[in-house]
Amino acid sequence: MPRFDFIRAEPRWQAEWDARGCFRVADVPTDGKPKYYVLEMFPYPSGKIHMGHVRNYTLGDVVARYKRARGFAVMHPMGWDAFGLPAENAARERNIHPAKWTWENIANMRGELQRMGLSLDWTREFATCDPAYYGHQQKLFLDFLAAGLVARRESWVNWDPVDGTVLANEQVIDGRGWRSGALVEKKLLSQWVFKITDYAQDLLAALDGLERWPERVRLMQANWIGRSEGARVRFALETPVDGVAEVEVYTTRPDTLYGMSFLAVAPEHPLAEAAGARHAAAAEFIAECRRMGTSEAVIETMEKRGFDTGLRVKHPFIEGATFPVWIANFVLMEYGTGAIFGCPAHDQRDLDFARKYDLSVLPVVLPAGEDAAAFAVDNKAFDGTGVIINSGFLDGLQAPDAAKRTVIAELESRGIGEGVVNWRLRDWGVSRQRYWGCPIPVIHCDDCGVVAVPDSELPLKLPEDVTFDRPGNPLDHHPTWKHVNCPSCGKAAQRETDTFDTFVDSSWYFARFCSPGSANVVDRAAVDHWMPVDQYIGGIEHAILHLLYSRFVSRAMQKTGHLGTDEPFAGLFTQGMVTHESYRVGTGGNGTWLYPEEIEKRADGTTVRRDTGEAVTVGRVEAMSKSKRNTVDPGSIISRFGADTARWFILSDNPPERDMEWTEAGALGAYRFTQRLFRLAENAALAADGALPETFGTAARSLRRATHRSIQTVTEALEGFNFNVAVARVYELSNAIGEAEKASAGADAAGLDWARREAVGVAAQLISPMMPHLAEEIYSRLHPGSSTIVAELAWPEADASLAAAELVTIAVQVLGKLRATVSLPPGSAEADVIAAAEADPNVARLLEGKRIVKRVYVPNRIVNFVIAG
RNA sequence: GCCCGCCUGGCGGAAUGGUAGACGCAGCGGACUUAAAAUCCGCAGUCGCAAGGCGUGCCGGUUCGAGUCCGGCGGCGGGCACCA
Repeated sequence: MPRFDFIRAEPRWQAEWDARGCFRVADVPTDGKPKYYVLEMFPYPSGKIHMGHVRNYTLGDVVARYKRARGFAVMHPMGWDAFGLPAENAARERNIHPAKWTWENIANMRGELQRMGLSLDWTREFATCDPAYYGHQQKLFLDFLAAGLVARRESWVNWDPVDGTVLANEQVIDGRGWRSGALVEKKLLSQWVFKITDYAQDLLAALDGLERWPERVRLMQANWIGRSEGARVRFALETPVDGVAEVEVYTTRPDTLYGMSFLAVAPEHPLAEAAGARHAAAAEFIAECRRMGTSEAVIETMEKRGFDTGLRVKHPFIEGATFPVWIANFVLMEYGTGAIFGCPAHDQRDLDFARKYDLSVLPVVLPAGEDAAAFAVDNKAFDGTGVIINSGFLDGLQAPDAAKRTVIAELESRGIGEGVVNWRLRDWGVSRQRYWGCPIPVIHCDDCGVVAVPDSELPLKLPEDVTFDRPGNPLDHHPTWKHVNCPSCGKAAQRETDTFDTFVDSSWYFARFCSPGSANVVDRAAVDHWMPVDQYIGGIEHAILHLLYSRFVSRAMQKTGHLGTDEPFAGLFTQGMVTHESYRVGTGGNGTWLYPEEIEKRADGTTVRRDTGEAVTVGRVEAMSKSKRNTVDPGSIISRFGADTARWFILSDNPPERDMEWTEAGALGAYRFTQRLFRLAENAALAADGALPETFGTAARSLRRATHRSIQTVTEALEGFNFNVAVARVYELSNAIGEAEKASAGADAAGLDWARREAVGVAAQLISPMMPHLAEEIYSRLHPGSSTIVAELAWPEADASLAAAELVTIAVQVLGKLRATVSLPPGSAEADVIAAAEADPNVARLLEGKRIVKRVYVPNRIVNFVIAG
């Protein structure tokens, strides 16, 4: 029996596509075709591709191949997000240079990706660690600097004094550095920031226009940007301290000012520091707060605590009333002004705080239906709408809106506050104290300050001769690299030794892909042609930072003349994770995780360790991870089953936006289908290749209907990103081909043969975005000697008249319950359908002696008799 | 704590407000085979001999008709920088 020999066929077709240049496009095409830019998030070259990559790049490849068949000039590039910490970790742990480690990984992963048969334009490939890329990034930064989009600012960071490095929140575990175990201290560092907050309003407003983005991603970004309307209010200190006479707070609820019971400042607030300087106890409390991690988990469980400074502030409206000033661990220095006023009755956190420290609680918003005299707040703050009470000139106003407007007007007229719009978004700090990143191209001169590295010296390359044998940044330790003369005055000066956050690298790579060989940052004609990306595909984990930074950088590039568009990604699709069962032997501390290939599933339903026969506990399905060893290596799957099988299974299992579970059985099932379809095609190819018959018999007509319907349904499914449904429709077509194979043709042999060849040819085209090698293999056998390949064919068109059903089944309901079905030609007259429905014995029985109140009729769908009596 | 998403057979899932469970996986029965694999045929939500009930997390509503729309509740998952 002939088999689909993927081992030979897949490389052969890959070579054929490559030889024909099927997937290459020009930087500035002149073919007049509409453009379509498909991009998947480029990979970090960790060493091997994983199933998440296979899923990501398969999804993108389906889109790219489908759009190409629909007549678009498709740009589908690939590159490497090649700077980052793992390379430095490898250098420290295994004494291998980050560049060598990275380039070797790239070579390996490129080979693995190429085995997948992706329709990529490899001539556009680049790696961000290549000076040919990052030199342009340096130029971009200098342009941003000149355009006022960059600032130098002090900000608090987690500092590991042993590793001499800044730590992310997730690298701080119980207040200690993850690697060194040293107690982390908060440190104020001077850093470069991109002024993303200048674009906060625009980044928020433009979300509405991103119609082909998932709603939840837009929502997450909107929440992240966090626009709020409130007021700044200045409270006079009863007694000025260190010359400071007032404290400014930001609040979204100025309408509840009369419900104030305290004022609280962040531990980093100047007033807190002043208190710390005065009282040892305050200093101790502040120090304690600084040791507190800022990660979510810590904050979740953190007790709300405070320290009473003994200072008091005057209420802005109530003559003679004063309130205590506390330092509180839940007030953030980065948000608003770093100080709040507490209104316990209408804010849960403030209420918890007030109850803990026995502070006053006065309700000032009365919920509808409550009595003002009796209303009290117990342990549940009321944050809904209502009417203002206990509030002087605000009494009787609707809260929050009307009261907010009135109180802001009053604050402004008294000159002690004003209405403001506040943002949650903070500027983007881009400085990193690392070696393996893009050097920030500035020089610090004692006389001239910050001086840009001259364009003529770009790219400013990383020195190669670095050592990782001591803590800190190797760039900083390098004996000569940082010592230069100031380009402006010529005196001895020092290079910046910080490198860029790798998010900078990935915030403009999509633009560079349009003209990867350009001597400029980008070729303006190329980006004008190709940008924006029409379909971007990647993981939901990048929903906020990467996508928001890219949106900002696109705007910055627009401002500096590099781009004509502000939004980089017109369409976004976020895929789910790839998961797998986990396997474990032993329990507790003695337990060991096993790789899937180390276990065996027995027919009796038990799972055992392959080599020892030990019982294995099958764990819950979770994201593939090295620590759980529940990983499946794409390379070995492709070797065993072929790329098409891997692609097909990953598409068939479930909707692409959901998490999918990789199972051996599923992969096997997909493999069997490749063989079944190949066999059906081979049999059809052997049938007589005659002229189009004049007439077709029943079986042939039925197959042609399935063929043309499947063109409609697969196309629809692909357009809607419902790839699992597209797969199901192909299964239906293959089942119909199987039926036709078994049908006794008799006099209709010629028609049936013709219909089978047609069906198989269509099937090859319909699977081609998903299983491109098998598609070519089938097509070439159907058309021996032809030089046409599927990758160059136009997408098939359905003949609607052939696709139409000869009979439709119409449901007959009585009082909304299904009681029968009737089959009639589509488009039958209402009277005929109702007559047929009433003639059904079961329906007739139910209608007998009853009065028909109403007949609901939906053409080709349903009849519903509503009866009474 | 806040925000978001999801919940349909043994499993993954399908279903413009119109026959719930397409298609696949796993399963069961059969054919072929010395045997196995592969392949092919058939069965299959659930209760019931059947007629007929009951079924899309739970409760209620709108509708001739609800998996789908609305209100409430529950569970699971994800995000987060306590956002005042």
